[in-house]
Amino acid sequence: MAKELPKTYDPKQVEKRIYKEWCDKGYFHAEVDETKKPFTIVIPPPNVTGKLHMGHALDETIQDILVRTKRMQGYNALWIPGTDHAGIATQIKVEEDLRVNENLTRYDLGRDEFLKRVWAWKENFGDRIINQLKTLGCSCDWDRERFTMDDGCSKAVREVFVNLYNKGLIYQGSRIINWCPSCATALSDAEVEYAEQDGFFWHIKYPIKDSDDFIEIATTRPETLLGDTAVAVNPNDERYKDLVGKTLILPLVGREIPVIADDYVDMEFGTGCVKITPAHDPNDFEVGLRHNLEQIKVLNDDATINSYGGKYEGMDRYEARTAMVSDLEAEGLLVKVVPHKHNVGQCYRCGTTVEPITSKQWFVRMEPLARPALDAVLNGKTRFIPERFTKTYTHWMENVHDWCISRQLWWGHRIPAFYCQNCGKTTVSKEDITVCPECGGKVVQDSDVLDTWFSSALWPFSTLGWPDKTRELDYFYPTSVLVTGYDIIFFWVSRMIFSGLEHMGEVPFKDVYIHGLVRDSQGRKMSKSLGNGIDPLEIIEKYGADALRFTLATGNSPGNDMRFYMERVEASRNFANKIWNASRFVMMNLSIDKYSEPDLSKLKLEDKWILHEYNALVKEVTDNIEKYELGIAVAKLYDFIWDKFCDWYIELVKPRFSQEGESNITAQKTLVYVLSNTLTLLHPFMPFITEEIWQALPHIGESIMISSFPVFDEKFENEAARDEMQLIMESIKGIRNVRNEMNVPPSRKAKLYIVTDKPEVFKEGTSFYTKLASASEVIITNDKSDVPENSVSVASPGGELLLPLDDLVDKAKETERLEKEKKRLMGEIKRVEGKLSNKGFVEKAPAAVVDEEKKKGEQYKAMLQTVLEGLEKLK
RNA sequence: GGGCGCUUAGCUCAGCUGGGAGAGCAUCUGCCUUACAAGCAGAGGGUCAUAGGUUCGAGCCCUAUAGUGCCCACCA
Repeated sequence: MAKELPKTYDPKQVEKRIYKEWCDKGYFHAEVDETKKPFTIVIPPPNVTGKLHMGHALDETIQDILVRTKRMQGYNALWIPGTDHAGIATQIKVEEDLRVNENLTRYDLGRDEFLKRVWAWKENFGDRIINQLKTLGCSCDWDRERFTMDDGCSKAVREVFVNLYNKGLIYQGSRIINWCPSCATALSDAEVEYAEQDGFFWHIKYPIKDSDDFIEIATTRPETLLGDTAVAVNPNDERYKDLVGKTLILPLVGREIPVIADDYVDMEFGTGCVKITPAHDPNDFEVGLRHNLEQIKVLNDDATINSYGGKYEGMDRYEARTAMVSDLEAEGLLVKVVPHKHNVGQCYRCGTTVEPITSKQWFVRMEPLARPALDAVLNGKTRFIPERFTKTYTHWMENVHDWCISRQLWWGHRIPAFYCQNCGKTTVSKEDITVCPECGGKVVQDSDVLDTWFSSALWPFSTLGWPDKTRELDYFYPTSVLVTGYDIIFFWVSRMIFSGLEHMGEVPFKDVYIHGLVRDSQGRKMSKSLGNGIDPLEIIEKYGADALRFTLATGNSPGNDMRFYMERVEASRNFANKIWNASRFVMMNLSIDKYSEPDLSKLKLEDKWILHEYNALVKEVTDNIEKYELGIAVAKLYDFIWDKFCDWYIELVKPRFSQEGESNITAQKTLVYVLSNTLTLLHPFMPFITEEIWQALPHIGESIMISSFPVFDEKFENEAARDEMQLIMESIKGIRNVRNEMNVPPSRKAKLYIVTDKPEVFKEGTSFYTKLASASEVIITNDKSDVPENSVSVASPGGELLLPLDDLVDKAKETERLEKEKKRLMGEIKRVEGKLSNKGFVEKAPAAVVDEEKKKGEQYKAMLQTVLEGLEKLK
């Protein structure tokens, strides 16, 4: 039955084959099944034209761990995959491609032709990211793969738009929005990132009409001067009290503008006088509304100066700035230029500085939607992990502004609003219409599309068939957990929550697992521009998907960023190899071919011990996964497999394979039992290698991924065996330590005398000493006079271990060693006694803790006695 | 200006509800011990940022301070 297996594990031979097997057998597919409890995750849909990066790899790994665990625990686990059309991002890519390859713009092609190109592009690249997810081992239900612009999702988008419109929660209005001149579209507040930049404060004189006097303002954007319609001061500002109501002459333009008083102005800041440009600043916009000021828009969509700009018309905004500043200077109106750091808003897609511009756009009225979304989290219907992100979320929800949802793009869900050419009526409709329902006139559809996140917000229910009342929706919604990074809480998580509540009447998910960023080894964000990104596919190619997944799961805790190190990947790969070789050993010694639990009555000490430890592991790992402590769970698996199972149990059990019989069989059964169940526990983390080995071992069923997740089994609990084994292991370590310090190679065997008044403890373990402590013979006695003179003594909690190594004993060194040990033990004894003589401790600490201390105290004393005798002998 | 993290061994990080400080890598020593040198057996290395406090007991709880990072915010 012995199998020939290579010495090193080669993931390439395994992963593709196994993944195909899982797919072919349909293990990833879930159907509605009322007899089982559902466990549902919807994937945060990656951009359809994107490429798998480390952030995805982490996100997907966590989800797969959770889904696989739940599936094995008997849940009806569904993981819905899909991709996002990613409006701006995709359109930019295709336009760039068009420019580079054909020297064309989208306008050259026209809307319809351009969209054909984008769809073609989508067809080309849509599979790429999906295949990359498969490489990672994701157990998604590919039969249910969705796309945010497929028919179902598009239907959901329309339904939502019309519903919200009819409820008055979507409206069209002329308001200040963020405009990206490069993308040539409006953006929502969330899509603007602020970066501190070195800029200037230009102090400019605004002459007062019919006077030689002037008012001095300070601005960071002098070019917006062209659109000024007032200068504001604080009503309480004594300096300018008399000026309120006066008229100023706008420099370079000559237009007359009033001086107004408004609380918004901070007297302490700048000169205390603020130029007001209602069309190009959100605050000024508000001021303008309060004072009925005209809005003068001076910028074109590409951020050049428009016809209002007179001689500056056609100049780029920065060009105009330079020109205007120099003109102001020439006219003696520039007072000074002061360096000034300030926050500048940038487009989150292209980095271009955005301009606040008044514009007619569509908005979602947030206030009525935010309240239930806030409550749902505050009363625990949806829970953030880690909990601290609750605050991030609630703060945002409490201060949310209306959401600008229209985009001047072509790629996306077209806004279902139709304008009558005849009567001017706006009709919002789920179905396309060609004539006005009011007057029968011809209608044209709004040319804008919706914010990408508008459709993403519906993802948890649109993917389950909404607005149709499907069985899936009924059964799988709300989903169990959403796994995503903290960077899209505002973009996505919050919007899904209020959308779910509004349209489904229920939160979209119960838990939100928030993870951090994967950074490079220097702690920098991985980015294209830095070129410091590590390609997960290269890692998989070189080390295997299991190693990558293990690396990402290890040492990662919810909400915290992690650094990615190649050394850690290697460590993970080594771990896979360790498992491989341990399994190889098991298989090489296998004569049984059926999987069965070991017979409890036939277990030897080491079997009882490993089963106890394994059992404890099951409980802890299950517990940790339940609490989303994946990093802790995986570390425990690592320690158990490497340290307990490989370094100890396998070594302890080896001698039993040199003889036939019951003991050999029991060892085999225990090895197979513990190994295959531990692999099952590990499977969610390292799905491929665990499957490969599991199938090669005696097993029941056809795949590890659909076998039952191990459960805690009381009958394996055996603290006595654990304590006894621990004692023996301690003593072995003691011997090894001494031999090592004396530079005695393992090949040099020596007799071992164990002086103890508890011979029964050591009796069962004598063979261990032969194998693991280089003992040629083990003599257990309670009479120290049996032991030859000049033996090295090792104090151990269970007794004294003596090695007759007289020819090797360096008396000075040995004395030094024992003195050190004496010092250590005396320190320990002092500490324990101090604790035990502390009344507070004895009275208030739990009894178990006190007993533990007492026990230790006694052990230390006995050990100290041994050490003292040893020192005496050396004299 | 608010909010939230982080500060633990040379490096990177774990440390779950408070009960004698851990891992990986690196360093040093010794091993080709018949699963694994991608390995085995050992060793060294930490006043758990600082100062107070609560407690019989604090890396863990509370308060303050310092350093550092992130997020939010309309100071022109």
